[in-house]
Amino acid sequence: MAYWLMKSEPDVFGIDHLAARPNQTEPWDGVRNYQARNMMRDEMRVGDQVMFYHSNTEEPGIVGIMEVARAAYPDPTAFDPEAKYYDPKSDPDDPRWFMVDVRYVRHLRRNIPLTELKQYADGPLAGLPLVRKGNRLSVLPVTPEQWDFILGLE
DNA sequence: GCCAACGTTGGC
DNA sequence: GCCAACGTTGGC
Repeated sequence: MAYWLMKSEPDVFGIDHLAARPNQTEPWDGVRNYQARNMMRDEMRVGDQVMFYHSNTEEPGIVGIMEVARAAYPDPTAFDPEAKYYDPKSDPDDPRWFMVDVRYVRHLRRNIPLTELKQYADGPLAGLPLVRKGNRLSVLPVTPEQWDFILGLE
């Protein structure tokens, strides 16, 4: 089993939205970055654990845990001209964009803000893309050691 | 709202 | 294949 972190803007879709969904499960659609797609499509497995990160908000940080509920399948919003993430170059016969389904596991007992995580950028969290300046990747791998360390901050 | 960092596009 | 222009992300 592998560990991941995925970002979302809580004003658009936050962890409380996920927890309120039927089966507490939701397709993680709209990823339009090749590196993020490749990880979802090629590496994510059902049961993988994922940290839910709130970006573009008052206090960005990790707020909870979810898990992969369904492995990668084509993202239908890419085919829908009405959808925000429509991509006319994604051919239904050869889809360009993929998504996984995620299921809510739990909130953290407290949110762990990015500012706090950055304190360990040269130590236990060295190599975690999240704490590197200018990182924009919305799906990123977390090592077991990083995972345990972060949850130890909870 | 600003802007640095980064990814993508498209002309050449 | 290069790289300038552009659009987006996301912290602050």
